[in-house]
Amino acid sequence: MHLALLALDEGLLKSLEIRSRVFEKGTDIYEEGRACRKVYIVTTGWACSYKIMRSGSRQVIDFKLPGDIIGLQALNVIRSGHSCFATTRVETAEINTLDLIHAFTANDRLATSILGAASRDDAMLVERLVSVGRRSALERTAHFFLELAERLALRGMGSKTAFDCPLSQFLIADSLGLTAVHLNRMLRTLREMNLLTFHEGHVHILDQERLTQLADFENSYLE
Amino acid sequence: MHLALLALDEGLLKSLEIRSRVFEKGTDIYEEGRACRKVYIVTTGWACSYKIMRSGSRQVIDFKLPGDIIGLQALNVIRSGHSCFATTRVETAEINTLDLIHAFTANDRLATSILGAASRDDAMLVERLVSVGRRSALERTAHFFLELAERLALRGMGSKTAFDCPLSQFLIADSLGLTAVHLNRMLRTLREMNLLTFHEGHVHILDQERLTQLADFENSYLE
DNA sequence: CGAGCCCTTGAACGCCGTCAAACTCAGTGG
DNA sequence: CCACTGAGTTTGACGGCGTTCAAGGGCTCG
Repeated sequence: MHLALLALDEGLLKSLEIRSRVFEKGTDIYEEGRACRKVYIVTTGWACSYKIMRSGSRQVIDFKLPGDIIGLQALNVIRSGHSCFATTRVETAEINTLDLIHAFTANDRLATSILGAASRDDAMLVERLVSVGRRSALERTAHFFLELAERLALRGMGSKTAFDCPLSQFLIADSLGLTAVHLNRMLRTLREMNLLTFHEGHVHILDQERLTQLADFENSYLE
Repeated sequence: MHLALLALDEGLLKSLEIRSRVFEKGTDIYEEGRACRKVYIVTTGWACSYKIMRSGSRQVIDFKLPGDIIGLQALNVIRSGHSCFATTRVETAEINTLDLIHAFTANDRLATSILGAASRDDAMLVERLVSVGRRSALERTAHFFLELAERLALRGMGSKTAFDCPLSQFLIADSLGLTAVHLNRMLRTLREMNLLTFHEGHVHILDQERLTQLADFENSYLE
């Protein structure tokens, strides 16, 4: 379990210059094209990395939960290729990217831990690509909530069958390559199939087995 | 330009145990679920990492060209989440993953180089997700060939307006989240618009400017 | 010369997007 | 206390983009 990064390498990370930093709901954490010299470890709240196209449409890349690291892709890219904003109020621990890279090459456990986080980010990205490329809207929706349930359960933020999700349907739709209107229909269908409900920020998974089968979900990539 | 990894850190890499290894066309380089203790640097040929779903449909994650590293995502995942096969005959330099990680923490330049490669892989994956999630089939197709042109030009394997591409339309379609039938229609449309031709493994970009505009292509993520 | 793979094209279907309207609810200010 | 606003949700009607199914083409290879 690599999530408790702060605990895992507490002694080490203390040697880095860390300061806590809060982002209010709706504010940017970093923007596309800007230099990014900081990395943020989320302690509370949800954030969201995304990309906006010339046409104005948005693709959400990833949702960042407590324990996740924001800006890992910046370890070696001076300019970020996408943006990130605070979906809720977000509290973070801010670390200087250069400091981190430095500590990185000096310490095996830290390097392993960071590489592990990057590796899981990558696996989730691949899974999202598979979803958007080859799953139907209904399957995608099911898969999304199963993945979320798993990630939250690993953090002790709810069980695998009930958890809070402070995301608008617009945001989720932009993550799944759907329109909000169609996502709403898929949510209704899942509810009518007695598989899952999502109401007022609260998710209930009613039949995990059938849902897992529908989504072709396989959880090993999350740990 | 980080592509010439072998040249860049030649002295260093020589200290690793490297042996050349060839994969014939159509053979697997690694398979989903198998332990992967090796990393391969492509020297000639094209490979393709992909994932197969229970339903049998396939999503291509990435095409690997000469200079690319296969198995980077395995740096910290014991079991691979997807598979990779040789699209053409592929010659590689094989490196022990553990050796690489070891050298990694001991040497800044190597670490920077590898992180850079991983970072570019990640940026391409994001761009593919944006394509599949938010671009029309025609835009996706245009974007795919522009990205390929850029990558190949960086390697000196053709100009930005003409290059070889030994991929079947099935393979490309599986990379773009389309059917081969529809990709074929999009190719026809691009040809009829005098933007691009793809015939017998050879690509001609006829109007780079209009194609770039159509695809909303922006090349900085490739370096 | 047949088998297999890939490319090409047509016809019809259906999933999902677009457009539009109504509803809830929190916040704001009169 | 209530009108007003704006963001988010829900639902219906309709159209189109992309899939599915089907057939025929060229090519290489045995």
